[in-house]
Amino acid sequence: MDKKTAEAMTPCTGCPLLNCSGLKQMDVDRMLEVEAFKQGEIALERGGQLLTQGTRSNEIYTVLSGVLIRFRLMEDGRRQIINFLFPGDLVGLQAMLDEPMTHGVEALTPARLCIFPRDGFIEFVGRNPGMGYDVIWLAAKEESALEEHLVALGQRNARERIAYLALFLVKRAEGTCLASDGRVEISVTQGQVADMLGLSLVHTNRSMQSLRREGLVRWSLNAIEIPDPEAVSQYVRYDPNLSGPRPYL
Amino acid sequence: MDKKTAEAMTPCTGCPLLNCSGLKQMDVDRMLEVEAFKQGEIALERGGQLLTQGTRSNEIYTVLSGVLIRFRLMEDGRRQIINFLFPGDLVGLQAMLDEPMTHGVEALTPARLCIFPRDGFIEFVGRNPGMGYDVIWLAAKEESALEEHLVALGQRNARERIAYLALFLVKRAEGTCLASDGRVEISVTQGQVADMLGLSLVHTNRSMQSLRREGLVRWSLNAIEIPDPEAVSQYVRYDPNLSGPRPYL
DNA sequence: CGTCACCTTGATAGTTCTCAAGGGTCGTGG
DNA sequence: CCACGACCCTTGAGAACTATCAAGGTGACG
Repeated sequence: MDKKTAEAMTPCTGCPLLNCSGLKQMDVDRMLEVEAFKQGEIALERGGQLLTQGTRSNEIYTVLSGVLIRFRLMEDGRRQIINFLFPGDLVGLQAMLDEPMTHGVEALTPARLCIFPRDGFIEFVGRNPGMGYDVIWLAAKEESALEEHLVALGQRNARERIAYLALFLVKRAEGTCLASDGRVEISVTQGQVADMLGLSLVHTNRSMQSLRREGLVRWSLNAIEIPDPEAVSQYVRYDPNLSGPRPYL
Repeated sequence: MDKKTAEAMTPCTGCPLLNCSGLKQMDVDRMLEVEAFKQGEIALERGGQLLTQGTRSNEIYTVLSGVLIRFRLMEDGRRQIINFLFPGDLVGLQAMLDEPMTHGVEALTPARLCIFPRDGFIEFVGRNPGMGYDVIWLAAKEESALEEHLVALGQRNARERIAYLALFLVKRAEGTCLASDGRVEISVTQGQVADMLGLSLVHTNRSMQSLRREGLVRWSLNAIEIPDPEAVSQYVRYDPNLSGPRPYL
């Protein structure tokens, strides 16, 4: 079964991201510039692989819809999920380096991405100072997210990590119009949570139950629900700073 | 006592980084361009703070000499060290965002940095396509390093984390001509190691002793020594991929 | 000599992992 | 329609790892 299909291109002027209030407004000039550089689109279904660790890629992507994960595998099979990718996110700055990718990318939900060629990307970005700023913005924010995750793994216990991740995902989803009222509908497996937070599956399960009993976080296979985000924010001592609207290419 | 002093500027043509084989060669044109944009220099002594979490910064830096750490504090005093900064590293891409810094930066050894103004930085980089590539290179590599750290915190036990960190630091130092023969002379406190690896001080101490007894890693207050890097690399299942020479600004 | 910053050790408690087993749902093929 | 496999969640119990508390020990330095 094919989990990765090339698709017809939708014009940037009809970009689904335009309607999301969490994303930065884009003027028409820039849309045309982006559209001219855009190479195509790709559609993935749940579980489909976009990038494979260890291979090179000649493409850079922007997420049009769906949620994906970026992860790293170790030889012995363990895996560490590095981060989640939401609509508007830039995938594969790594690819610019022309070295084997140090991580893989896989779709968590059906997803659709916009393809840019690696060659000429720098010049493309350089043509427009706003775009250079946006790329740096995205890179800096990505780094900042990894910092948060590092703090979570380094300083928090199991329950706090899970609550942190739930809050992170819900807020991130709200910022990209995938969530409202503290609820996102994505199916994240307990195994995936464990792989992200450095916990065993069993312990993840028990900690989640405990959070559920207390009504802090309700995490099912279909959705994540946080009745009182403020309470969770205090509990994990994490302020999901959404800052301004996110730019995208 | 002042731990942060402005200093006279050394010309880029006499840049100490030019002599290090681990760093990319730079042509004179570009050196002149950089020198024209450079705003000054700053010298820090051990323990000096370059950036303070929660404040804004109008400057971006390149490390000329010394080693620094980037860390994040929590309200309750815990801290997570995010990464180490070596000569040639770019500090403060975050600062481009004009938001409060999410981390602080502190010198681990006496250090010297080159100052660039935030305003006009994008245009400065855009003037030269090679420079745009280099900034992306550095950002991508920084991200890649954080990924490695995440893997360490998420998937490895105490001994492995410490061995990993030692190897990471030695290789990184070798790449910037601060180390040779698997030995770097930097003083990293056991408390700092604990803060980086998410371990308690006591457990860090015991694990280090265990590694020392087995001759894998000898980590004292003055230096880190790895008699057989290959063995450690296998032990922690981490390949310190130095890739090509690092660019810098 | 006293202080400070760092490393070391012992004992105990708490967290998290591993192993082992069972149960639920869903789609597929006989 | 039912059996089966695939995938996911759940529970119990013991072992392993790591944190915490409490005390000492060392060397540098004023």
